[in-house]
Amino acid sequence: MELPARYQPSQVEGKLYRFWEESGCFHAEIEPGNERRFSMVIPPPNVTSAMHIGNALQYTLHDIIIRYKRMDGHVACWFPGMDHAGIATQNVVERELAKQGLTRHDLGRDEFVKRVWQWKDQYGGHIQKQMRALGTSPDWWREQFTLDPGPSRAVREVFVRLYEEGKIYRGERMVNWCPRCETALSDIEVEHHTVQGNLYHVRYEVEAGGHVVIVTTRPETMLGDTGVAVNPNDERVKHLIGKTAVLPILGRRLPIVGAAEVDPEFGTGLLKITPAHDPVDFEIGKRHSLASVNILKRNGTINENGGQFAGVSREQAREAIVDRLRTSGLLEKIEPHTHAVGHCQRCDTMVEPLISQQWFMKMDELAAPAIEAVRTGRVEFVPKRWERLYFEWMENIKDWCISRQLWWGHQIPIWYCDDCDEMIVACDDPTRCPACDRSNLRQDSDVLDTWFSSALFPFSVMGWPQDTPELDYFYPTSLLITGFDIIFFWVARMIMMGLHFMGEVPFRQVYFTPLIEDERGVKMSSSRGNIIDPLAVRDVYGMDALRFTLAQSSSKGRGMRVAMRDIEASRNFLNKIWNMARFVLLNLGDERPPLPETITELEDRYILSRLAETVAEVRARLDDYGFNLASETLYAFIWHDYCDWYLEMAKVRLSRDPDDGVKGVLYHVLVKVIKLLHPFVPFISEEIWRSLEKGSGSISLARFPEAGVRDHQAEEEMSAFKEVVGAVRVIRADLNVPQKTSIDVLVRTSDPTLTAVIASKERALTALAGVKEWQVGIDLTAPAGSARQIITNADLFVPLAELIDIDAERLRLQKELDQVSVDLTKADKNLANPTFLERAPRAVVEKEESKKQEFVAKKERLAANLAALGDR
RNA sequence: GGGCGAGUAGCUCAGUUGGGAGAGCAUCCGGCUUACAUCCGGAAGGCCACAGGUUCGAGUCCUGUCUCGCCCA
Repeated sequence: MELPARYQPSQVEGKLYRFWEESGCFHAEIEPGNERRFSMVIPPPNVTSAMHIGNALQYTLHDIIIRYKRMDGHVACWFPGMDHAGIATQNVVERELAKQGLTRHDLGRDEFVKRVWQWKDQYGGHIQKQMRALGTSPDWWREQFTLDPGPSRAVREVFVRLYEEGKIYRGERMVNWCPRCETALSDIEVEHHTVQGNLYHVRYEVEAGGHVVIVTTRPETMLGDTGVAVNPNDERVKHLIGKTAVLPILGRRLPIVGAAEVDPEFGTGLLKITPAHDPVDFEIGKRHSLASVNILKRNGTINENGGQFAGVSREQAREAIVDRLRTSGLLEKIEPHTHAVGHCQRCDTMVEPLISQQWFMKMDELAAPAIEAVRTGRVEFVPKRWERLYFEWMENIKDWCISRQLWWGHQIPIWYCDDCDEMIVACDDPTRCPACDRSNLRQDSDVLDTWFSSALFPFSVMGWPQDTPELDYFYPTSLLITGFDIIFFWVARMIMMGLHFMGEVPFRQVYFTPLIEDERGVKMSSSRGNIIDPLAVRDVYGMDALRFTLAQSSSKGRGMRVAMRDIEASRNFLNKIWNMARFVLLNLGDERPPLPETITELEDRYILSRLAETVAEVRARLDDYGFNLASETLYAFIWHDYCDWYLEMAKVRLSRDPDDGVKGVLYHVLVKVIKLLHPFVPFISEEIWRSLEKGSGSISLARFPEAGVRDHQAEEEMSAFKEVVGAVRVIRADLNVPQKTSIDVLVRTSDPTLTAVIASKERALTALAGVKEWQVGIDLTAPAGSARQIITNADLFVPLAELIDIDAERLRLQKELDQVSVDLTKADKNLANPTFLERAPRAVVEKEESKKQEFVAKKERLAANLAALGDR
């Protein structure tokens, strides 16, 4: 077997994924009676979406967890799926049609929906290919699309039941209207951006004589004005109440009423009332029986109520009206004004408040048990602080506008009889009217909000409303992973629906990932042009590099920054892993030696102890979703323990024949490490596994390592060893002694442990530090012209008279002396403090005392060596 | 205006019940020591935002201030 010197992800990723899928290792077979089960449902991505780095993060974290659980012996199932994205998908297909000069109305509903399905089959679900590219391991066999028959059935069932319970109703309300998508939106589908606008000061005549000035940001809504309001406590204007103003241009008579909502501080203290186009005005209008005049068509153009302005867009209407006011001398002034304006989440068009007939879901009764579930910990949020946001929203929840004026989606299961006006709600399409027995039935033309079906996904994906083994075994799921920005869309609604229909929460835990920002801390978005495209990254660095970077950068804060150079660093790490495996494989050949029964060599004991700690740490960090800490633990162990020290020390022994057991340890540790790595970097670990464990199947089904026992003594001895090597290296670097030039080293120490370590590891020391000869003893004196290093419990001398820069040496020692003096002073101060001795725990006092001993000794030795230099 | 989060090395961030300031990247010096130059060895770099307080002891807890980011109105 020949492994290339560099890891080449493009050569292995596709091949390995096919192998995984064909061997079915992501499929979770239900094992009745096996209680070790772990399940997750993907927050279904949008059928139109392409993977951006935020998805990549979430799916990477999903995959790390599911692979870990799978390897750890759970029946682990990750349910994948997609939602049909009503607005987004319809938009895409409408844009396609527009290129041919067609609208959906030209095709008619049935034909249009057929076209959308065609689009979906051909281009939709791109993200699933990308999930495969990312190496994720959902149980594809259980995949569901929200418009598939199963989930669609669930939608109808839920609608009908909620309707029958009186929780779904139809009503004429003020809703958010997107004039571009021509549909209603729920409150949370509206995003508020700060916009630079104007305050228009407009003069309205008063019938009784004189005039008032009214300030507005939306002059075009004048066309729908039916009143004027003032705050009844506003001394300046309250006398106007009961009078009548005259609407400029249209001449409509506007009663002036009192309303507490009016902010006397804003503008002139007068508010024009447009009940059909503002939620506050709507309330005031209702209270004072003002007329409601709708001036907008569904596409945002002015309707016939706008008189001469009918037919123009709302933007044009604003301009034209402002012009007219100006020429009539009714426009007093225009001043710049910034304010927050609602925009459609999907298309970024400014939304209009509009009165229309819509379907709503009554939320408060559904919310109450969902609040309780989180409060009592039946659903646990990680990090916990997100509970606050959840409670805040849930406790002030408003009814949910669930109808959309779209054609793509779950059409509302309501039918109207054209003969007798009967309204029928049913799970199955009715053919006859139950009231008049005729068959002139017309289904409600609206569809349901896509999030309606997403909310059911945790159980609809498992076959609900049928009673399935999946529901029985995997519900409630163990964990949901998602972004906190989606807490209302998914998390809250899933909990409400799960509790209501399943009688049980949909997941035990929710882990909220951070949001990804670029290196400057700005949220990544395609409109800002600061995105990192996961697939472009793959081509350059490989998907494992991206995955590792994402895991490593994922803090428990709300944002995480990702830059290309981080991914490059991960790529380098993967190459390091590749080469460490290559090194071991090269030395093992065809041997796969067992771990020796007795481990005696220091580095063997050390690396096994560090491995034990690493396994324990990685497990603990995966268990509490500390992905960054888990990654860093692996990074440090692999690079700095295994490669930097263990492999280097092993080299000395590998040439020995017969093998003294080092190969067994090398192999043992490598296998464990590769397994630990697998959830994070599945491709490279599988590829190495194939060379390491030929014919043993996928690593994804291998057992995750169990923590072993630590050997603290080995770790201490090893740290002494490292100190000695480090000290020699410092001298070497300071004096510019080339690697090839061997040097002699004298170690003056009375520490028996250190003496023993040096004696037993002399060959390794020699190799790592480039030493010719060691002298170790209590009574050694530094030869004239020695470089000196003071380490814990020892002085090192390297006789290199001709190379020594005495002044530099003195400076270095002096600096160390200064540092240790500071440390000593601190320790002394503590120990001289009676309250410290009295109140600090015993262990801390003892530690302080031993620190003091150490500092005193070190200080003495530094001073002595400094003096020795001065003698010369 | 309300809420949340963050301010630690040039940059990105760790720092787990308060007890000797850490890592990666970048920088500088020296090395192609055959697993890896996507590498190896070494070095330098910090009033832990600021001001108070609690404590024997504060990067860590409390209060206030400032700056930045996000969400809601």
